[in-house]
Amino acid sequence: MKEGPNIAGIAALIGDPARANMLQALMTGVALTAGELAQEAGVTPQTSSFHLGRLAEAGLVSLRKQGRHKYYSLANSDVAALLEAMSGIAMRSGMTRVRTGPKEPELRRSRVCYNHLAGEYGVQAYDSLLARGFLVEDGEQLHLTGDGRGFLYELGVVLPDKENKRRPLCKSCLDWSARRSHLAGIAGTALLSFFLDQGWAKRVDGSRIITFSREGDSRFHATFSLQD
Amino acid sequence: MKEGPNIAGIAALIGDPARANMLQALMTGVALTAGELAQEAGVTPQTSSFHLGRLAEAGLVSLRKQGRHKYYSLANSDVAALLEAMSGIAMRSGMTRVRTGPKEPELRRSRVCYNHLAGEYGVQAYDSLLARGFLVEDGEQLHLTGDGRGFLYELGVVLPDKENKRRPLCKSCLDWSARRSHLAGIAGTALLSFFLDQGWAKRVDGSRIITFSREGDSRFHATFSLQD
DNA sequence: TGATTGTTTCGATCGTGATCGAACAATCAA
DNA sequence: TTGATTGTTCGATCACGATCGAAACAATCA
Repeated sequence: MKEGPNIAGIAALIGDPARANMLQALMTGVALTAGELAQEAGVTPQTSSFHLGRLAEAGLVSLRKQGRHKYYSLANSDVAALLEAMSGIAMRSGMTRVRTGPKEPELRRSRVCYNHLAGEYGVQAYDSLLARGFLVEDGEQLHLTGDGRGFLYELGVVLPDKENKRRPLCKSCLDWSARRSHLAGIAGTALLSFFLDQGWAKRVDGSRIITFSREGDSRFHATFSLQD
Repeated sequence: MKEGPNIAGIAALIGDPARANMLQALMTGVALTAGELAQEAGVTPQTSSFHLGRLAEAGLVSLRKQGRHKYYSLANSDVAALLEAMSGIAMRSGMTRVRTGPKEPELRRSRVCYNHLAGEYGVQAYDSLLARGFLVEDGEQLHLTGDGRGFLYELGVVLPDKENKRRPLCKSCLDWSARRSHLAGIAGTALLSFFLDQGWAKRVDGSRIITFSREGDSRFHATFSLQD
C-alpha cells in the first residue's frame, strides 16, 4: 500500500517463535543441521524444514549441504546485527522472556555474536582499542591504524595481509546488553579465535556464553586496560 | 535455547502489515493521529486503535494527547534505527513494493488543522512570532505578549478582549508535515480567519489544503519574515 | 444544550499460517 | 541388496490474532 521496502515480511519471518529460536541459536555462529535446529526451536523436523525453507528463501540464512546433512548458518553479519538490535529493543521494552534465566548475567558479561565477542568484554576491548588510537571511527566506517595492526601482531592475533573487498577488516556492532559498540569484522573474528586458541576463554556448549578462565580474565584486562 | 530477550515478540509486532505501515509512516519523524495512522495503514479506526495500543505497550511508539486527538510518534531513535536496519535487509531480499503518494506536497505546504493554519506556512508564522518576542513558550503553556497583542491588532487580527477560560488564547500544536509546532488556540483560529477574510488564501473544497494567492503569499512572507 | 468528530471497548467472524502425521527421497553403513 | 538415519513434501487440522460492526466514551463545536 505504501512505498519502500516491505519490512513486514522480514519482521513476520522473525516474529514466529520457532524461527526466532532458530535464528538466536545460529547467533552462536555455529552452523547447525536442520535436526539440531528443530530441537533448538522445540518443533518437529517437518516444521523445522518448513521454517528453514522460508528463512533461506528470504536470504536470512544460508545453507551448505554436506552428505545427508544440511548445515544452516546466518546469511551474513547484517542479519546478526539486526538480531542484536532487536534484542536491545526487546530488553528495553521489558519484553524479556517469561523468566529471566540464571544464565543472563553470564550472557551480559561475554558472549558470541555470530563470530565475534560481545557483552561487557567485547565493549571493553573495543573501548580500549579506540582509546589507545589502535582503532579509529570514521563515520560509519571503522579503521585499524598502523599502530593497531602492530599491537595485534605483537599480541599474536592473525590477520590476513591484504584487505578483503567483500568483508571489512573492522566493523562496529551494536551490543544489546550494553548499548555500546563492539568489534566485528575480520579483526573481531580473529580476536575471538585468539582468545579461544590461547585458552583465555572457552565456549559453553549449545549457548552463546563465553567463559574466561581466571588467568585469561586477568590477561584480558591487562591487555585491554581502559586507563592508559 | 530460551535465554536472552524475546525478539519474537517485537518482531511479530512489526510483522503485521498494518502495524508495519504505521511504523513506516512514523519513520518520517512526524507525529500522526490515530485516525491518520488508520488511513495510512488502510484499516478502520478500531483496528488502528488496537494496534497502537499494542505498539505503545511494547514501547515502540509514544503518544501525546492533544485535545481529542492522540499524536503518535516513534518512541526513540533506537526504534527508528531498527526499522532502518530492517529496511536494509528487506531491500536485499528483494522484498520491495512500489508505489508513490502524489497529492502530498500541497498538504505539506499549507493546510487547515481543525481551525488554524498548519504546514510550512503555519510553522513559519509560529517561528516568526516566537523569534520576535510576540509569543513566549512557558513549558507546556504558550503566552501572547503585550507586543504580540499589539502586533496582531495593528495587522487587523480580531481577538476577544477578555480571556476565555474554556479555550486558551494561544496553544502550540504539533505539525503533521514539519514535526514542529504551529499556533493553535483562539489566536490561531483568528489568524487563519484573517488570511481567508483578507483574500490572502483560500480553502480547497473537500480538502484540508489551503492555497495562497500570489499577492497573499508575498504579504505573508513580508509579515512573518524569519530574519528580524 | 445537542451535534459532530476522534478514539476506544466489546463481541463475533474469519483467514492465515504453524503444526504434525504420514509418505517419500536421499544418503550412509553394513 | 537391506535397513537406518536425515531431511523434505503433502495434506489436514487447528488455534491465534487481525479485522470490522455496533456502541460507548471523550472532547470539542455551534
